[in-house]
Amino acid sequence: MKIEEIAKLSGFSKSTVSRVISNNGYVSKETKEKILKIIEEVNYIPNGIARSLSSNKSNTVAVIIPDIQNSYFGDIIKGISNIMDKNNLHMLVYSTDENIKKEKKVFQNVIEQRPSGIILSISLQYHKKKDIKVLLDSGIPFVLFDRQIFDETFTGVFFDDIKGGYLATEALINSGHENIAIITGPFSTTNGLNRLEGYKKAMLEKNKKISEENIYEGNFHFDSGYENTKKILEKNKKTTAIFICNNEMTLGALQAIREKNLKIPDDIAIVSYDNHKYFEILGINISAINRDIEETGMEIAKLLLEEMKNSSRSKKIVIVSPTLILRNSEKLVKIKD
Amino acid sequence: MKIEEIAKLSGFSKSTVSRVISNNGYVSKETKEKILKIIEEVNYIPNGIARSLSSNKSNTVAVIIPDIQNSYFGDIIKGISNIMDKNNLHMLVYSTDENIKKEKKVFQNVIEQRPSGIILSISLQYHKKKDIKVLLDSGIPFVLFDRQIFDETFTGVFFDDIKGGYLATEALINSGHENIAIITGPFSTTNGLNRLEGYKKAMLEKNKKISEENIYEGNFHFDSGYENTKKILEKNKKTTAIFICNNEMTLGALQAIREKNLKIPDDIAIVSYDNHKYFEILGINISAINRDIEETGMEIAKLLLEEMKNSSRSKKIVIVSPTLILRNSEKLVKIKD
DNA sequence: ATGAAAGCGCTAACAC
DNA sequence: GTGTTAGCGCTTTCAT
Repeated sequence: MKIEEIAKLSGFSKSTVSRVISNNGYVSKETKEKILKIIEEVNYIPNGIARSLSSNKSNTVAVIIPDIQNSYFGDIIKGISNIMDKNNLHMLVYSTDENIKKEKKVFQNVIEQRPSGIILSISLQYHKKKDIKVLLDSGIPFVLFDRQIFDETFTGVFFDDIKGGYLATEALINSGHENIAIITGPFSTTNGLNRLEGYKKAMLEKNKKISEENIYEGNFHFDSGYENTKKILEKNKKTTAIFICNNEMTLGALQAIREKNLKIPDDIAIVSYDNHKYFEILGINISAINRDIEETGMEIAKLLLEEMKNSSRSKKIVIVSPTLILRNSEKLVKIKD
Repeated sequence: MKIEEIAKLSGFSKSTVSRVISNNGYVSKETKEKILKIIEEVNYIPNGIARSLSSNKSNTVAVIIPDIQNSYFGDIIKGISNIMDKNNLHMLVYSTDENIKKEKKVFQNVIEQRPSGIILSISLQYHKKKDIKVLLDSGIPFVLFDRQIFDETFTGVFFDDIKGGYLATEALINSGHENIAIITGPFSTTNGLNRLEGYKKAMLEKNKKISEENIYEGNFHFDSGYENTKKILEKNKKTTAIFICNNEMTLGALQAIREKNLKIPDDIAIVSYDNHKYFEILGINISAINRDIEETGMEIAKLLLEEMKNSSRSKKIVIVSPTLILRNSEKLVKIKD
């Protein structure tokens, strides 16, 4: 079934039918109704591919994320999807699996589809401008989120990770901790570095000693939270608190702590970056830096829509400020000697 | 940049360049290399939309799910994405938000995009064949998953929910429980009905009395697990165990149980449908019916690829058998009088 | 092994 | 208001 048949059936030309379908251009009310009725009757559904090619608008948005399975990105996608739906945009989803090589191939695939816009959260490896050259060259509007590129600033939505790191550390300091360990994110990411910077800033401001051996570089994955926490608990006897820089690693830390039969905060205090809805539901009291993720997804989508409207690369940055939720896991209960 | 420019630069015709890009048809080795080199040099990326229109193959697969945010569907998508990647297929993702009205609109949008295949998990409302008529009429190969249509069988991957319901109930009976409540899924779904059927089957076989007041119709959402559990704990004093028919409702149940300061299994035994990775990690011991979800996602994708290859509607059904993981939450500790 | 030409299903000037 | 016509950027016969 194509537009030509509708034209024949209705007695009008292809263009008139096209105008009805696209709902633009001059068509008399009666004509419109007549054509609409026929479309309804024969269950005609226009070919979006042909429309895209002809109009040079794909009405499609590509979302590129590092890991579909991660509930954080699930929530982001939910927010994006919500806005895209309302704007009749289709959503292509790609996962790079935190792999910069796969990411490169994904970029190529994405451009082939000629989406009207691109949303991208880069993989955890160190990224410079040249790593997204294909996207830049394509001229397609895009917005970054969460993770930043080192040598240039692009339109995007990011979190104030320095503030988050600061708040978490400050909470521990205010509870009386002196010897605070941190399990960071990878130093190849702005997020990893900024949260650490927040930690250092808080320690300095409050006149606490920053000791290199209290800094453990993690990689944002479960195992790294588990292993580093074990190390801390075994080697660093004076440590009374740990600031863990994301939720996956916190889950790993919880496992390590449980295996050692330690209690939070009695034996070890912690603050986590990123709240997890299950913490609350399951009655696990972990103080955490909190971000409204679905809402952020909506922000990201809106920013992209703006870029698409102006077909620009505005380099506009939206910074989302995290907050701290206290649930007593940060308390200092006994001082180790 | 289009194919014509590559043709000019290389001195060959559009057709030859096209053959190189599609890697099909006769092209001499030297010609191919020459053209490939030029494509590389000028960073030419073919227009997938034009290719789709011309070749009548979109290389795109649409995945329609009820709720993107639900980690169950996140895991499924991960599995699907894995297989689609390997087959160079793009993935369009649509969420119907468990809303049959939105679902209808989504179907329309999906067909417009002329995907090469469709993967669909219907929303929780009662579905008959007519509700997916648009898809059927389109002629596009599709596979259903998890949730079935009442009046006809279509190609798909489903779980043996009767067996799952049976295993869960049997575990409780074997632990010595007599008075077992069940919080079911909605009766508008095969899943809800089948899990209940499994429950009844186990009760009958083991000569336990099935009492209507032990059957609570839930809706698979958190609140319904919470509310129904509260009801059970308050009204049904003789109940020593609850079989909760999905993981979201189990989270709700856990909250209700915690609010009443009851212990599992000391005060109330439970078995949950669907394991949750966080149960284990967070040290929450809940016996549960387990399914390998990401693996299932891969099965689904493979089944669709088969359908696409044969461009058929085979009505082939794959049934995935769930298993039971026991973690002591099913134990009978004290008998109520 | 390569090229010429028609056409995929639609949109968008432009003409009337 | 409506129709005519020329593409959109490719693929795919059919020649040669």
